[in-house]
Amino acid sequence: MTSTPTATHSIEATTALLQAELPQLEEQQITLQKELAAVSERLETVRAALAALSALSATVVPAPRAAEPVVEPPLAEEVPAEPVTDVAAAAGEPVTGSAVPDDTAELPPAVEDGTATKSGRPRASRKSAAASKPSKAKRPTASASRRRPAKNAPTTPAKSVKSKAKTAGTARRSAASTAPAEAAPESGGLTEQVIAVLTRHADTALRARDVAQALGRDDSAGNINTVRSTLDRLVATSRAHRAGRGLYQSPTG
DNA sequence: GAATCGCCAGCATACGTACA
DNA sequence: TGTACGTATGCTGGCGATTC
Repeated sequence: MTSTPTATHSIEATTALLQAELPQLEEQQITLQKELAAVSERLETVRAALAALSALSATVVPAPRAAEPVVEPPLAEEVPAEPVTDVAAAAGEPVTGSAVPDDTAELPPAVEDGTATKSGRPRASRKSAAASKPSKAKRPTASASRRRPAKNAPTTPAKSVKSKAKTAGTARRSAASTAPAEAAPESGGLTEQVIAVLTRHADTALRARDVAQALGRDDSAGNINTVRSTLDRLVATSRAHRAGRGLYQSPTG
């Protein structure tokens, strides 16, 4: 088993190569350790600041609806260990139809603009959004082939549906106002729920999928798209901000 | 190349507002 | 007071771009 000169040379060369690389790796390790330390420090700082802010807001803003029982269904995967009251309040618990939850601490931007309706709902956002779009140029392939088969209502021409929705809408409206608590978590308030999730994870950027899962929705494409649309709207109204591609974060985070 | 994301378009529904 | 209209919201789906 005598090693040939070429083999010896190869070993020596490799050894030299690795030895040359060693200090670089060590230096890189030190650099990364420093980075990690810095990130950890920053993380602690942010967490401390958040804790202080939340404590501050708890003292400044009297706890809303303290007596209101929280019957919000626990979020799948994420049954919060902390008291749910804040989250539930932030989630809007849309409840009593037109009754604006007193979470006026986070009024929609339109309210500040004075464009809100009586109910406090933003008015101009959609109009401005539509105005920002060049035009509703139809996408030839898209709209033609889509035509979803009407979720709840039987397939009806749009016009008749519209007028029908007026009359039926009032009935639904009254029904909703009489029994809003049941329908609220399901049908309404997705936006508020999404905000609540973002707020709860204010220190981390979340993906639409994560938010959907946090809301107890399965991670089907449809659900994720729905959440994403909601997140996009929140970003558009500055109630959330985009932390990166596919990443959303609470503006407070 | 598959998975994921961003953007867009459109429908259904709920609700508020204006008006006859 | 009832209705028409406007708007917000939730949802679905397609397509191109980007990432893994």
